[in-house]
Amino acid sequence: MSRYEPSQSEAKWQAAWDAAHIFEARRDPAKPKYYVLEMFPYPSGRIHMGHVRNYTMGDVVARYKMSCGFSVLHPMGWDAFGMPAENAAMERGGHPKDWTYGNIADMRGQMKPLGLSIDWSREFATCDPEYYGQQQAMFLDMLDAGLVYRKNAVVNWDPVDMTVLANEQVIDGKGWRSGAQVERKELTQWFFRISDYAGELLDALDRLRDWPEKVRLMQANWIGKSRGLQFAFSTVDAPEGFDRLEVYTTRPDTLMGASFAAISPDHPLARHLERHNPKIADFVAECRRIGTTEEALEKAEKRGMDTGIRVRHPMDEAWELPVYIANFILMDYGTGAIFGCPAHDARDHEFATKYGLPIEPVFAPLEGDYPAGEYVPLKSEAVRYVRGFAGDEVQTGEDAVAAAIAFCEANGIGHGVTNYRLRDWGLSRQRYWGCPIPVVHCATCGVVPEKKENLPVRLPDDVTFDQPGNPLDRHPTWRDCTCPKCGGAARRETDTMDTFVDSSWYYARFTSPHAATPTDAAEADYWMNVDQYIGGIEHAILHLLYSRFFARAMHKTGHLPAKAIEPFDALFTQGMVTHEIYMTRDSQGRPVYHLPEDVENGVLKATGETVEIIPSAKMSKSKKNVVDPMNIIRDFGADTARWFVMSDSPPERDVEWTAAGAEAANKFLARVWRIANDIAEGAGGDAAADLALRKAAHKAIDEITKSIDGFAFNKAVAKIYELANTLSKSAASNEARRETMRVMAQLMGPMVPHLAEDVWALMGGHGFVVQAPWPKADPALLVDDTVVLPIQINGKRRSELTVPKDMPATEVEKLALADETVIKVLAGQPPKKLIVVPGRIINVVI
RNA sequence: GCGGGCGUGGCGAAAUGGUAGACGCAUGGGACUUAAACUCCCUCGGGCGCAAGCCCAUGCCGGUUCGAGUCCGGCCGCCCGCACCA
Repeated sequence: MSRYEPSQSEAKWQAAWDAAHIFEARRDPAKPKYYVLEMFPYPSGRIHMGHVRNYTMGDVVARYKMSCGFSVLHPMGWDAFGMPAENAAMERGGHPKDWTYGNIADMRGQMKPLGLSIDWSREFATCDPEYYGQQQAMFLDMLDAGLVYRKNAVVNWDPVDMTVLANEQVIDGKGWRSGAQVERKELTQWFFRISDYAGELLDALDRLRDWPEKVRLMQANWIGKSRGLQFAFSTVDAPEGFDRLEVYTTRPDTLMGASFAAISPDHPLARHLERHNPKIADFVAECRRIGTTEEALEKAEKRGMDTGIRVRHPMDEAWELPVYIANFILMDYGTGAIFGCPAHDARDHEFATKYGLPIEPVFAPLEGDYPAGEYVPLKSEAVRYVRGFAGDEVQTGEDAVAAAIAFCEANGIGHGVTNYRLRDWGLSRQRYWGCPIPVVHCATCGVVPEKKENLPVRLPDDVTFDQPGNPLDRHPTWRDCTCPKCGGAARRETDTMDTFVDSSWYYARFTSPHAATPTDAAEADYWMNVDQYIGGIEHAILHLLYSRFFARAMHKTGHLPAKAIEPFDALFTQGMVTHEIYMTRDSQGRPVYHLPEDVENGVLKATGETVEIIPSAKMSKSKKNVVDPMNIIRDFGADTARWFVMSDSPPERDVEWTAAGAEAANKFLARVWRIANDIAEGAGGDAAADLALRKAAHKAIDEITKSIDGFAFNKAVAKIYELANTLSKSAASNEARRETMRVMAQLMGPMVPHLAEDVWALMGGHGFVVQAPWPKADPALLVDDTVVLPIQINGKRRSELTVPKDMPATEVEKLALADETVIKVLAGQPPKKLIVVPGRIINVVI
């Protein structure tokens, strides 16, 4: 008998699949289509276990659907623009392009041995001019359609990377990649009008039924819809042109509790005042140093400065409120100005306490005492209004807000406004390694779009990274060009696009990766939408929200059909691959981390020193708790790696990689191999055991099919173990065992495709197992003639009864009452109640 | 603070309201072997008992139900997301 040698057979099958072109997606009108997509990787140069898990999940789905008769599209590409390439060029020299394409070649070389059913003929990288040129064409169409515009904006400036960051890319006041403290800077930036779609992007979430509830909720919170009142205070002693101050509030019902007004340091009034008042200028400058992020503002102490200006309360001309500049007011939200009601808002309370401002309650709890500090009940909670002006005395906050808006509108005090937290998407980046924004700046014509026939605007190759900032900006010739409109001398836009733009439409490009237009209508119409999208939860907000917007923008500009405005029908977010961390300490007590391969039985292989074991965490290079998939493939084969990441943990949960688990996975595959060889050698057989084995096989078909359909791959794996155990113990005829083994090869095929092909061929299967029709469970074999019914007494299992499966309940009752244990317990008394759930259980109540 | 999720053996985990712990790992025992590796078989939540069996057990407390890991209410703990959004 030959040994299980994955290194040889895996390469052999991969070559055979390639030669037969079976994974090349074809538009086939005779078949239903299925588009399965995993979030494409950034080409860092090495694949990691997270990739293996992600792509194996997609591969399981793709191969399963292929067997089920679908025409499957399962593509792969590279999210190839971005700063790491420039950082590498800065640190090590060389060119981002060489670095990136080198990494892509390396990673492709590591992915191919996994045996994924990918249509590699569709592969592209977002840094290919053929791709980003089409992206530029769409940018021009979107510019034309009014979906892109330029404005001056206060932006997050990363002083290390010398680039602008989106608010979403600022974490803890620091750049998400560089970690540098973010500063405020004003620049002219390009923006997508995603906020125009805020309402629609929010409403459409309800229709994404096959998305995780969690992701939809996160997006809804991010979009942040609120209903409130916008109105104007008239001002007293304000500079010319500022006789009104527009404010927005979500709690107009607390208007009678107002004790001050406050404006953002970026509010036009604050900007005016800082020019004339050095103290205000100092204060505003200090506020700006905090940064633009909400989180930074949150963490800062509430501070303000009285401007000396006052506003008149809209309900009472004589009632005047002071106007402060306050560091916690965001210019981007509402009007950048508020009124403060310290009795019912924690921030306002802190502020009022600090500056000695009045705190007047507007409402009180229905029961109990008025709490110390601010009183902020849920809006859905009913309270008693003591200083209300609209609606009932006792009402919920929600009702009070609605009544207050209606009252104010009727009395000419402002109007109801729906606001969103979502802001427009700033896409300009002052970087080299990105898609150039295809416009030129002409002294006479202003901003002029490049002509489409001049696309792509290619990145120049002759650049250096010996100084920070954008090499395009200091390029001697690239930025000089002629104006497409007047033909005069002009300058190219040197900003490039946020890499989230690249990943916002790659799924659409995969439907026609070589087309001369961004998409091909017939192809997009056939393949869209993505039936199953798989990726990490870390993209729950940005990437997915941007993609949803972009699909709408592509539809508006004629690049996607209407049905594709929600591009991902189903979304699955997989968990991480984790590993224990092994640590020792150096002579100064500083932690030293060790790779799992250097540790055995809790000690360092090299020195015998005992390591401290820190519970599992996401694999990360800094903690050295990483396992290189290439080593696993070398030692055990790709099927073992694939089998391991599919077993044990539910796919949405984290899975812990253990060496023991990997070995166990490998042992099992070798065992399947042995069982198959055993059968091939003609061993065994008594036909009397055939039916039992066939029943087990068909139950497995039924359960595994359901498990794969429901993304419960760990359960499918468990069922395969069960079937293997049954098969290896079965005394059935060789023919029946051969048939069962063929079924098992098919059921295992999505997870361990190479072994499955080997077994399939060995068992006399025709063609590739991946192309064989998925087995169908015979309903007749799923039911047993007899069932074992547990007998409970008062809900506790005490005995059991074996009866024909369709025995009437009355018969079962008789048998139950004749049961020895039941007779003993009843001791001659009749039961209080006898419950028979046919085919399930019997419960005797005494 | 708000929103969401999750708490089951030594571990990863199963369980349409119906026999809690499938399946795997680890553990212990055995077979094979000169010995080991490989492989195969058995054991494997806790307690009492010679045994048949009984009791306890799904974070804690209550409730609904013939029957609750599952449903409801209240706690405790952990994880994730959002976070002065006016």
